[in-house]
Amino acid sequence: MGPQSTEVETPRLAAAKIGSDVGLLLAKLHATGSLLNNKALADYGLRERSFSVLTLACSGLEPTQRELADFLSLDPSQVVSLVDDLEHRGLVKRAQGKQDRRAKIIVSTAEGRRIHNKARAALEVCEETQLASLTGEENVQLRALLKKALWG
Amino acid sequence: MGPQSTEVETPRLAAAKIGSDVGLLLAKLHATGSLLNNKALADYGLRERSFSVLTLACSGLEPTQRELADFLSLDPSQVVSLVDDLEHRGLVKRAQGKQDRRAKIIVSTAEGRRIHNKARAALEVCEETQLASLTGEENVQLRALLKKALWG
DNA sequence: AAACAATCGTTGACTTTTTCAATGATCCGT
DNA sequence: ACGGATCATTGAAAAAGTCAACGATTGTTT
Repeated sequence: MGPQSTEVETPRLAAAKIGSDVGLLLAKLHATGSLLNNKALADYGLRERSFSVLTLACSGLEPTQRELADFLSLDPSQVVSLVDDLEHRGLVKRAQGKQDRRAKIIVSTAEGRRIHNKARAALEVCEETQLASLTGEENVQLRALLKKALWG
Repeated sequence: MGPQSTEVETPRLAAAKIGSDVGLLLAKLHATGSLLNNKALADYGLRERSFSVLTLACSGLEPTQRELADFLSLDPSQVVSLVDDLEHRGLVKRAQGKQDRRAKIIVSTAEGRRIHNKARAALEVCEETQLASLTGEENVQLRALLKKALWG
């Protein structure tokens, strides 16, 4: 994403019809959000993606790497890198799949859960900041609409 | 983005708490949307970004490249590439800034507006497809919430 | 049961995108 | 007129994404 600061301005160009283009709105909100999130997560040596992987690892769902790739819209090779990093830092470990011995299940370590709790708290503050313009109800609405758009 | 198809599945992992993380929801919807949009725009030799630039160029707002970079969350050097491409294809041209002779104003050509109209129509169909799960009202709501989150 | 095709994680190569510093031209404040 | 800042541009470096191939394992077909 570009080098914009965290300032919130209402640019002249927002007046254009493209200011209602869903694709662009998603891109912009995603861009500014990623910037803030990654900044907040840096304190814990995480980024958005490694945080997502860690979250799923802590979820008790015992995801395989393939599931992580599908769910996070990543190439399997990217998941390898992310898990490698988390594993080297002792936050996560690979376990053998139960029905399928090809698959590797990603589970969190105690240290992983510790870091994850702290990072999650930081991210929540971060999201509140980003969505400060929305009321509590609108915040809930937005989540619901995004989820519905994604999986009906 | 990863190699997911356009199929809409409800993955097992969506049950996790992270399935309500705004950052992830935005990332996913943006990813799948970009895939569809770029596919639709390919018929016109455009991608999401060049389309955005072309749209602003057609808007009558006479944006400078710096404004484009800020608004689209891009590095100024990326805008140079995008404008170069559009200009070489005769869809856009650079004009000298009026108050500021350093700045270059991007304006559309007649051919640019012609292509833009066609591409815009294709994109609208595309967005309807992506947001097919939402009712018309929800669609409007989503746009409003995204805009409000971005610039209050 | 043997052969076959398909899938999982991994590696490595390759391309694209992003990031950043440096530059000439121009603007602004003093 | 001077000095510092901003604009578009270039080019290089870093990061991210894409893709094909591989061994191991699975499920399927014969």
